[in-house]
Amino acid sequence: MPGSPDGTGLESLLAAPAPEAARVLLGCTLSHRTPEGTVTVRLTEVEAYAGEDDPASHAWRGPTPRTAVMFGPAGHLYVYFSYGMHFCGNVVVGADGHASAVLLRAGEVVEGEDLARRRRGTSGRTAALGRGPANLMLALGVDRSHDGAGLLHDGELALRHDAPPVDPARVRTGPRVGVSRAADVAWRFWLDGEPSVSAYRRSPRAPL
DNA sequence: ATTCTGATTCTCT
DNA sequence: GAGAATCAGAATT
Repeated sequence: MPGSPDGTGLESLLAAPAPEAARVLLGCTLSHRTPEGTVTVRLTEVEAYAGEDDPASHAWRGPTPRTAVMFGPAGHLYVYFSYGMHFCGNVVVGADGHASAVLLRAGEVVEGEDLARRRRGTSGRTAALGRGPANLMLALGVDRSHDGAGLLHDGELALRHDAPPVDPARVRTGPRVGVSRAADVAWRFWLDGEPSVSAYRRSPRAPL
């Protein structure tokens, strides 16, 4: 079935190294179905983290209870709790055992705007509903309980590769936001001109 | 417009 | 105990 979660097309694309998988994810949609309704976002901004080889990755020092799902197979969600109050979500990518992941930094809400707006508690611009990793997960209704959830088999959460194809010429790259180590590795990817893309902020702790 | 700060708690050293 | 893949609102760098 074209366009539905499957175990062949998207799964094999996500098994690539993190920077390649990140490009695959741009333009994909992520849906969260709940009794309250369904919110779907089209991903417009992501960041690659390359596990044990990447000083900026949570998995850099090896596996811990928090990062366990990153060491598993691609296509699952890694959720972490940030700054004492936010949840951020990553798609686990790469080979099983290699702890790579792609942080979902921003997306355009394409379904369930009313529900997303209620969760965010804002009457601001639609484009801002999914701007920033914590805002994006809040709009989707994703939290700690979704850590490890599968994304490829049409469950409560479903990642799809069926949006209109992304023109590779629209993809921009730059340093990752807010990281203090490997601050100049250009593994943030976004779609040029998308109003939902977040503003770049260098970590105040990053070396000059 | 840009820069800084407070909120809040989990994780690992 | 320190630091953290953030965000909104306040201060003015």
